[in-house]
Amino acid sequence: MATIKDVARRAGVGVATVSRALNRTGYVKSETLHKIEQAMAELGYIPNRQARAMVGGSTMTIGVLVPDMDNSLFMRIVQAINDAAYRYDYTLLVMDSRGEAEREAKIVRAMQELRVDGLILFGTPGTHEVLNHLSPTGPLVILDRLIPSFPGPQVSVNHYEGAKIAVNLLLQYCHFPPAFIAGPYHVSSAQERYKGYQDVLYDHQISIDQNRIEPADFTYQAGYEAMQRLIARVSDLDGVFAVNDLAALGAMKAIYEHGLRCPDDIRLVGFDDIHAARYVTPSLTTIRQPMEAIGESAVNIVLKQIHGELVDTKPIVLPGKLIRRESC
Amino acid sequence: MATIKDVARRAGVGVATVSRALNRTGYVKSETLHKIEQAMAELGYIPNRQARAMVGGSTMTIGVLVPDMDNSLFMRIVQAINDAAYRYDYTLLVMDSRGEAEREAKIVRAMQELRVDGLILFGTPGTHEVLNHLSPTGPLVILDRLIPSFPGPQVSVNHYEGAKIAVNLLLQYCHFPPAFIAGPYHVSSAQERYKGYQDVLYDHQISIDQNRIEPADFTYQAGYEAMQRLIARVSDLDGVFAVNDLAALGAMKAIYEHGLRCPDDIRLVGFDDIHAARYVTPSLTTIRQPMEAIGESAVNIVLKQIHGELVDTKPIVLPGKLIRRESC
DNA sequence: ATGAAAGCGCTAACAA
DNA sequence: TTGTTAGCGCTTTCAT
Repeated sequence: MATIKDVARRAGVGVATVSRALNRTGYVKSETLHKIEQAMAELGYIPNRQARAMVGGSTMTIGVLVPDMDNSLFMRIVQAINDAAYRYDYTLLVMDSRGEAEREAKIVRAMQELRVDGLILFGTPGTHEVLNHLSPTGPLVILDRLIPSFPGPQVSVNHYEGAKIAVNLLLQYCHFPPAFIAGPYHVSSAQERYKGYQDVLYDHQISIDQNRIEPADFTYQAGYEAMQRLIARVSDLDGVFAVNDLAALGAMKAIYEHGLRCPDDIRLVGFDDIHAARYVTPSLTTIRQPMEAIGESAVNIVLKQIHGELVDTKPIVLPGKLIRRESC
Repeated sequence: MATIKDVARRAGVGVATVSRALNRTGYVKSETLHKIEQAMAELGYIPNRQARAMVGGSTMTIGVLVPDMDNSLFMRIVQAINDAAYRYDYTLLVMDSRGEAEREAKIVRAMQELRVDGLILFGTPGTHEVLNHLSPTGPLVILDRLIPSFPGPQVSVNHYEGAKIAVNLLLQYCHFPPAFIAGPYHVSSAQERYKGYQDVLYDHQISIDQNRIEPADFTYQAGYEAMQRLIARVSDLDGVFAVNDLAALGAMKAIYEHGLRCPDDIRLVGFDDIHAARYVTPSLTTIRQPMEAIGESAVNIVLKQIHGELVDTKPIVLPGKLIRRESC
């Protein structure tokens, strides 16, 4: 692989001149520039970003750590991050921890070894631990699921208010108190949505009925099973708020398998607005996360940090938006 | 940020000893080792992978270029790649070209600048161009959509045979010749699936009716619109093979909007087996791509190349598997 | 407008 | 068992 030396020799100039030509810094006679460019082309020269970074420059990379690359919600945010980063000539390095804390730690370490200029992390239950090992808090922002104990910048949708919108909508059409398919209690976003559910009922002077709350996680399968239990247990059920779309889709499946119809028999609202919400029949009413805005802000924040500016450590909480479809 | 020199000074040893301790190469007295480890911990030392790579080592990274990170099929393959790479201590750098040829080129360039040890590319119509600019064919493998002109290793599902399985299944239950919702003609995988469709009809002495072939692309929306046109135009329609699951789901939506039912009125088969295929009602019968196997082989091949072994340049074509669900 | 040389953090001889 | 030193590819003074 050709080096800057090779180019210099071939162009008959010194390495410093090639460097200047490469970075368009300092004076280079246009004739010389031409020779250098030709030499580079002939040699198929590709500068070594690692060597450049070593001299004091940056790597022009931002690392993104996702707990599950096969999650449309996450990846759409990552795409927004990608587009924003691309505009600033940053290269995004995306990695998947598979939700495993150990792997998350390893990846963060790898990112540091690679000397990424900034880091964007999707919060997971294990993230808290990992962050404690991140000695020097370089540019870093946490996304989506907030880590209450983290003192740095964070960005997410307003899970709480979004949930309230969803439950209020159900209340508008249902004759009985809506049920809730809950997420894992230790994940902040699931907690917030649960709190929204509770508070709306409280506002409407409806007492919380534990029978109408069924634990699940963020998966299709769990939503499916939760709904089965709900149907078996609660007779007067005509509205369900699911902690996210995936669980809602599972619930929908269960509803149909029981010979019930949606929204006629049971109204259903999800959260996130993943693509599949639009695909299914009936299409799913849901609270849309502002994925573009989340990604955009994340990049703006890390870039600010990279440039040495101070950033707000108060979490940025963006509003979710009701997407009205057929299921409610 | 602490360097190896800092560690050496703090531990009261030379840099070489620290290096040896770090890489567990050569002898280091366990007492010295201990001092060094302590110094590293105190300093929060993180080795600079770029500097290491410069000396002659590798970066222990593999780049993965995806045309769309919000495509479950791709990302599940990437996860398989990730898991395999992880086992070998390689870090995966995933990037998204958004299907734009220009961006694809830029990303490949960035990967080269970053000196990834190997590159895994999902083929797109523009990939051919990009590959011509890849001067030294370092470790590289093309996935999923084969590029006929590419002389290196490639891995994909057997689009052709998979399509045949799908159409044969339809033929078994339909009274009329099945229709085909086609993909973009310039994408090899779409072509192959089309060929499979044609050949099965040919084998059954059914003449190809252009009215029953409706162009679309790999998207939900296109499948939806194609199905609408099909329903409007073809009266005796009771079976449809869609080029992929997304298009099939769009088609399903159109079927229901026309008051028809699936599979009762129209039987439907897709291709890929994305998650949503299981979520929808009725669930979608489809041909499953062996995503794990594809990812696994891709990694095996680049690793072989990285280790200097010769690899087969004949494309590896893995069989797809019929997943029987409700839609047919 | 250009070249020589120092040095970025690290590894790998080579000595000791 | 350990330290010294020469680079790896590049940018950046400092001369010229």
